[in-house]
Amino acid sequence: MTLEAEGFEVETYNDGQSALEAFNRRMPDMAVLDIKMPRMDGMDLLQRMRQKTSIPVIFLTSKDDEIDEVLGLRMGADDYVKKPFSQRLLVERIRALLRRQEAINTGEAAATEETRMMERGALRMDPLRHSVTWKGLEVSLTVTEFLLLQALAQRPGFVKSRDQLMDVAYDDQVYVDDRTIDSHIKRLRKKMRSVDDTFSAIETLYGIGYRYNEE
Amino acid sequence: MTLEAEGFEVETYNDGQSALEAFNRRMPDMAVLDIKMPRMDGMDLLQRMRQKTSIPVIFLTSKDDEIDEVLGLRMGADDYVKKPFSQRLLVERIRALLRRQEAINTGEAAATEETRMMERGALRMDPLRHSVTWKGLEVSLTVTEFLLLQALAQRPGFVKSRDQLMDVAYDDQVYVDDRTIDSHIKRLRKKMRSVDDTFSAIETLYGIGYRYNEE
DNA sequence: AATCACCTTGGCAGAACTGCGGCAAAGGGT
DNA sequence: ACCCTTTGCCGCAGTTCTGCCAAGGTGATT
Repeated sequence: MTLEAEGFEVETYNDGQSALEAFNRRMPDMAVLDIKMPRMDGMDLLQRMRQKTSIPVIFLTSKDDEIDEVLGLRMGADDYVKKPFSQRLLVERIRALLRRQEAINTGEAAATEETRMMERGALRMDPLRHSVTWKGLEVSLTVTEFLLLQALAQRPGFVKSRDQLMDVAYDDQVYVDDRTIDSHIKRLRKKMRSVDDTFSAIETLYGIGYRYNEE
Repeated sequence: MTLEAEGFEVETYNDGQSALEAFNRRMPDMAVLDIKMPRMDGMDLLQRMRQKTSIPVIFLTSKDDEIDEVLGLRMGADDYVKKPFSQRLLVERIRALLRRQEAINTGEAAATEETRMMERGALRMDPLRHSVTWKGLEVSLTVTEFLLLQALAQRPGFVKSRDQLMDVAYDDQVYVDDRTIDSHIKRLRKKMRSVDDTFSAIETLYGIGYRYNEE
């Protein structure tokens, strides 16, 4: 299959049953289903899969089951491709869906209000993974650094005073010197510069506090 | 028996004959059979039971009758547990089987292997068989280790705090020091290293918890 | 330009955290 | 009663993180 030549990792199954097993086992990033399959057709399979995740699904339909297209989409398929189809077409549609999914994942989706993923310009923060990337490069932060950056990036362009930042990083009973925030900002900037020596997104407001600037 | 403490309703019989009678009378949700029993051994009993229903059956085997394991599975047993076994292991296997049965019942069609294998990179876990392999090599884990690894591997790349891991491995009432998790992770890593001394899939995040990384 | 206020940065000691060996106590099978 | 496995925890040593200091810079103000 040329899908592999395109850099995708692919697994193929000839019936719905084994496809479902494989799905549960591997949790793929997306699925391409034929409507007609032995041992469980595409519709049933889609329904089962939707109970677990919401990955992108493309249906393959032949002329005979055109009627099913609407039904399929309504059931949660993301796209369908009519047989016969060209390799290129399928690859394109797959790419498009994965791009869209990526956008959703990085943008809003994920968990709750506070723990969700954040994207601000070249910065990405994912609390659930405790991972931070700047221009695509992983930066390894400590808990305190992570919290401070999160607080700042939360509202790009808005100043946060040291007191406000302390509230984010410490429990109420804990008190530390103002200048300690400066220390953390220092280390934060240093780590960011270690992956991008032009980093300047954290600005100092003389006498006020710090500010994260997007762009 | 502590199975009752786990919320199961249990009846015990010391020979195959009375077990069969009880079986016909009560129609249980599942059965745990010893291979060796007076008045009718596990094999015969299984055969009789299978004529009526297809409830999950677990065999208990001792070293002497290892040969029977294959035979037993072929005859329709769903799982077997080697003696000596720990209370917790048995409970875990029973739960897994009941879960699967439940899935089959509600998901109507034969969703047989639904809750079966989990593959994450070089790791494979089979909750039903309580078996784990790393790069194809069998690793023998205790119940606690198994649960922790399962929880971590469930979502590769996501951090799990010690608290979250404790939730997975312990009942709500049980409380243990969170450094105990460290001990289990230690043993887990050690066992994994014993089959692959480069093992490093379980990462520590300072001040946060642990994370399973694929590849 | 002089002065004062406020920041940045390197350095450092103590605090916090983790890995590991080891041990004693359950827990439960025989 | 005896034994083996599993488990929770302790303590030490090594590592990482953090709060603060002090020296030197930068910005504001007069």
